[in-house]
Amino acid sequence: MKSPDLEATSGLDFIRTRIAEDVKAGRNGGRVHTRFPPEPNGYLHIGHAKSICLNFGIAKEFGGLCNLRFDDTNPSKEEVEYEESIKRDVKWLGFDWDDRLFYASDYFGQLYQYAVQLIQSDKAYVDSLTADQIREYRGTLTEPGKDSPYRTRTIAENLELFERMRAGDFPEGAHVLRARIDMRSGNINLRDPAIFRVKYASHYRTGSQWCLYPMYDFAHALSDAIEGITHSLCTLEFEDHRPLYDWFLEQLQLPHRPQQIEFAKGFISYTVVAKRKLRTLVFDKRVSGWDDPRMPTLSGLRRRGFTPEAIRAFWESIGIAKRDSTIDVSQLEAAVRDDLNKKAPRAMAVLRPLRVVIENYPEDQVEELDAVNNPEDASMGKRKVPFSRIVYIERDDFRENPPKQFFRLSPGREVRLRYAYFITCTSVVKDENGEVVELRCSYDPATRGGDAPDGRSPKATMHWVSAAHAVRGEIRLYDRLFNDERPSEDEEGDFTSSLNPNSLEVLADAHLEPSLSSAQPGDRYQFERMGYFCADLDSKPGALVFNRTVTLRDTWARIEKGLKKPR
RNA sequence: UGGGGCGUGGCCAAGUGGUAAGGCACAGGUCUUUGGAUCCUGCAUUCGAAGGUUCGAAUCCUUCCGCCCCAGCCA
Repeated sequence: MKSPDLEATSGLDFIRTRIAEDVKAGRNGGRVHTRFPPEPNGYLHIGHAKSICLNFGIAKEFGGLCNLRFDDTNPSKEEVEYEESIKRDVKWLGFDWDDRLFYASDYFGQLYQYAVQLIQSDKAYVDSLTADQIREYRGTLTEPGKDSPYRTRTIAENLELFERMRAGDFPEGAHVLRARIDMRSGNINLRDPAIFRVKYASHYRTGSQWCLYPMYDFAHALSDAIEGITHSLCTLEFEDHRPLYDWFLEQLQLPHRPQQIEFAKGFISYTVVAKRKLRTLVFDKRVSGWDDPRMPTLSGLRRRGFTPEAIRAFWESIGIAKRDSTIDVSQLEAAVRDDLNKKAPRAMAVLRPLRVVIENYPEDQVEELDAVNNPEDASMGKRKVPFSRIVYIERDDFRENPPKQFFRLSPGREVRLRYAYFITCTSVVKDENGEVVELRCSYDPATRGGDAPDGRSPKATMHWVSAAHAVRGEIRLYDRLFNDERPSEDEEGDFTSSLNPNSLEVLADAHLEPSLSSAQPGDRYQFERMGYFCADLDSKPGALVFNRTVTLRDTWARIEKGLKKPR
């Protein structure tokens, strides 16, 4: 845990700098109290992780607290399923709200009373214009609005109507409670914003107890005040709501004054994160669900094999600022690789098998060879890998007519099978279509373990798996969900046109080293030379399924695609 | 044509009057039983543009240009 030097604020982002200054000045009694306030109407995604890391991270760094508060003020959109997924994801990310789990709906009674106070001080009124009329009266971006004819109702009249709104005397839309601020304000949020509306939808927590629900601006500012929040961090689009946030706190003369500070969201290239778009992908079955490993949701990333540490490190490397940004996915990928390189045990898995018969290797012999579990971490130990006369290698590791820069196996060439022997390809077996179906090779018994007594060293070292010992498994290869760096919408508002049709490739018959047979869902490995993989939720003993989290950096692939010039 | 923000290398991002941190990406090299990892080196004479102030400006002033957000009884 970092503990920012409260004297020197240089190097801190602008929010931490301000908080450090507040602490130093003794504001809020030196307390730091933040909150993460999701609406339970969808799954958390990588962008939410930024806010979670910020809010919980700051609390931790400053010795403060961070609440988890559900902003459940719109019963028609919210569900328990979402609440549960959100709690699961926040915990998985590594944060804890202890006993500070709150709901805006817990405050409905208080919020109602605060609204009554506003009416009593003549700062709010019941409007009986229709929604359409209210929109007309609001004016436009460049033209001021005009006062509603109901704006001058008496306090007594407003009090009575508001009470009846709560009692269920009116249908939805008949009346709405509005703050009396300024219909001519340049800031549209200040043109008498609605603060309570009638809704007969059943709320997932309060049921039919209420038919009156507070609007976000009112509920949020007051919830912050009620909970003693000191710094209310939110994204840039709420910047011009801040005067309203402050207005509510000012008018109600609350003893505690939280301050709202805004920061920029962080978008990731080649994906979408807008709630509406994520819902479309799920409900239109463009993906298998909220936790489809291609989704940028935290549950998707988790299933894909990302670690919470990697996600936290990612956001930490990005920082906090007020500039709109689209971060290159490669930076997210770099963060997982960096974390998994240190943690993931290595294993050998042949994704696209090509049979190799080692002709001079004794027919019935099996050797148990030593393999290192993680060259980055000797404490992870070693394991035995069986070797025999027939092995499988990766199809891509053989070329009958190798291009100049290809230095893997080809006719007449010697390569090293990792931890095993040097083999040389002596002939190629093809089927009637001329396709290579098998390689015949010879091996050098003196190279057992992978070292030659004469010191020679092949240019390529390849992974392999013994045919007789291999376990079969399904491997799911994922690629970016969209082909566009910033998936855009066409005229019809359809953002799915740039969906990558090849974002999922299933390899049904991968051959895995036997130690993998005990893999449990969630276990992560590096399949040597292929990437990082994670046993899927669907994986079972005897029916293994692995998701590719991310490939390894692959210089050869880049040369082959012409992205990099060969050395 | 209203209000609120933002413009520093391909992508992020420090810097807030003293002569452009860092990460990702990229390039080259080292090392290597993963074409992985590691390690080293390189990568903005310039900070949206133009003027101005100053011994000195990314930082101060002026004007201009560009991008984002706001007209839910959504959050």
